[in-house]
Amino acid sequence: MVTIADVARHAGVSSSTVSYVLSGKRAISEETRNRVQISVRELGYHPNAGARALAARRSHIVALMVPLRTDVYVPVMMEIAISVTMAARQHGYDVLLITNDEGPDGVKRIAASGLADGVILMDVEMDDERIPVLQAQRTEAALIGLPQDTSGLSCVDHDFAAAGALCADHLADLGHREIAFIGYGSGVYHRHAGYAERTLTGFRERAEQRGLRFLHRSCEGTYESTAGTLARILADRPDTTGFVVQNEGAVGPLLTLLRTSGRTVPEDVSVIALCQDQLAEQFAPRLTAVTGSAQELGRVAVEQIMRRLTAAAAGDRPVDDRVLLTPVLTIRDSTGPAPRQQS
Amino acid sequence: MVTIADVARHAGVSSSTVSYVLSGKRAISEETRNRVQISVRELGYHPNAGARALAARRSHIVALMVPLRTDVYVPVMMEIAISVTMAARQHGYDVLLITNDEGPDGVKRIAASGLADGVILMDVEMDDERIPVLQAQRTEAALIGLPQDTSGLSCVDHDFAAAGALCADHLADLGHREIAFIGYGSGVYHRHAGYAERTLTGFRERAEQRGLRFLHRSCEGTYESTAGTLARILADRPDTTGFVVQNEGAVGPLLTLLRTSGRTVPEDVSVIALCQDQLAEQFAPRLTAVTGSAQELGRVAVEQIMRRLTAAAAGDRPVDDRVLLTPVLTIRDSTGPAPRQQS
DNA sequence: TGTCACCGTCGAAACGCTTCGCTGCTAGCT
DNA sequence: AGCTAGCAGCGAAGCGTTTCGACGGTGACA
Repeated sequence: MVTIADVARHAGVSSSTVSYVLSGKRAISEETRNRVQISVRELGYHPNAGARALAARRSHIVALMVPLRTDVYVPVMMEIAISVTMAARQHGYDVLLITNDEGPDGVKRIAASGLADGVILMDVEMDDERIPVLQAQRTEAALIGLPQDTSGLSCVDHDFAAAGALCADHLADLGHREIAFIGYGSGVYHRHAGYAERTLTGFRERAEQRGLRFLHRSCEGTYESTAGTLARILADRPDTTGFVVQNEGAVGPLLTLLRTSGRTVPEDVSVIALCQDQLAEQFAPRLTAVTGSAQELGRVAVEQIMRRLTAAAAGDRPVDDRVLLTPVLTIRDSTGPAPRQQS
Repeated sequence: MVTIADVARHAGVSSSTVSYVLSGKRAISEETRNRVQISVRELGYHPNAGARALAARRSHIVALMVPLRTDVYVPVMMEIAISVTMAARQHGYDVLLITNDEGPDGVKRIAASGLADGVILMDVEMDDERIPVLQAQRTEAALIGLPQDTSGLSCVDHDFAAAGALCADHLADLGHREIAFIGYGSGVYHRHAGYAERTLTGFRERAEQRGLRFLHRSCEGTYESTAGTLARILADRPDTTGFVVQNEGAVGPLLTLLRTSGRTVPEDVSVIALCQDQLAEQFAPRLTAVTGSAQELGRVAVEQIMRRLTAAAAGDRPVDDRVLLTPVLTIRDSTGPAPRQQS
């Protein structure tokens, strides 16, 4: 193993000088700096992470706590995890993966042991029990998702309300008047998952403004469940011509079922999805969809936590920071003008 | 911050005693041990990770290198990442997430800095350039996937050849004679991804033994691509009655296309998928599928690396270890007896 | 020409933990 | 009785960094 002392000897300087070259925290002459950098490269020196963390009281690690629940579309989680990792690397940080089943104790463990300098929490609930622990430990954190009370916290999320509104607007613009909103399984609403509620609220408010009649139905995302949901919708509101779908699993079945029931998309009914573009592209017809970038979510969370970390180092009080990412509507082949009224 | 010295003072012992209580590496009297444990709990002591790593030359971290490529079904990657994390925790280890874009240098960095005690590599290629780096750094590793040369390495993977064979057997048992194998996009075969080739080989050999005629076609997994692939298959071999699908994205489109073309599953044609059970359950009809447990993959990889770590600590030479997980066939509603010959 | 400030470098003191070797004990043998 | 062995606990020496204070040297300024 090659240590800083080896580099120092090789370059003919003291080890503190090597350290200063590497950190840039003191002025070092051009010449010395070059000599040191060459030695570093030649010896293949990488500072020992443990020693560094101990001396600097900084581990250069952020923890990312991922949910085990799978009602959130899994590829999105992965995309966030990866974008967090890559963004963190850009700041010289690594990412520690921890699972939600460790709960608040996990946060405590990581923070108290100094394993990570900060924590990014995914799938934050309205009243998340990990937040008080975080604050008690004086650990920097960034939340992906919005809790009830965001004071003193950094949060980032999609603007689900805007996404819901966008759906309502698009369908209203096309002349649809009778809309069905196919949402997540009822469990998601029962635990008051913020994203589900905010989407629905955003949709509802805009729908009312635009004079749409609408129906919200939860759906587990399996074929059978979708079939049942669709049947009920068509029984209650046979004139429905627009569908908004927020459950990734229900999209495929819905399209199949509509076709089987003799309805053509988009001539007879329009379907707009709240899902990733990649998924929307996979169906036939390609789906009009409202999306937000999962990558961006991860990147912003990392920026937030880095800002808090540097603020904390400077002794500043970090300000609240609440970012909502604007969703984008991409019009594809699954939405079209409402058919002429026949009833 | 509470240190080991605080605990020692609180319990009225020396800090080395506290350390021995915690590590169990020396005998400590029942009474002292209790006193120390109580102090630990009361003070909420968590050993400082950096100091521990420095002194013990063990970080208690394993790195997990995930691929950025998304031609592998993403939820499976996530499932592996999570099972690795949970299994590692059971051994007192945490997991550091690193992305494949760091490449061999990333492995070098992690190993040389002592950030992680071992590395788990996902999506290992036949001739992976990270492997020599690993060996040069004398870092313990476990591979998920099989490289060309496995000597001196620990690897685990699904037995894709057996999975392919299982598909051939099942269809042969049902009396099908003309089979089409719909695989991954051509890029996957061009880079000689082990899993794709092994599945195909396993399928081919068994198919030949059982006297099946078959066709292999690659497919990108989009709707259009699947449509094109299916059209070509039916043009070349109109009597095809069995489909094996290894591309998650192609499953939905295939079912839709078969229906549109007037073929009923499973009366007219049988479809067997190589995909997760969860996915297989989502379609109508529910798919007969051959699966391996992604969770198990992660768990085994962690066991392997832990074994290597303890062996290395004891100064033993770790033996090669090559585990192939047996796939399971679950018969559902998409396969049935071959229709009577009509031609 | 003396004083001051700054620059570039060095030495040494932490940082919090593990672990080796030592010291009194008590107990079990010869 | 004398010796060894093992138990329980302590003290101190690292582990490899970072960072603070100090120290010559140099140039600017009075």
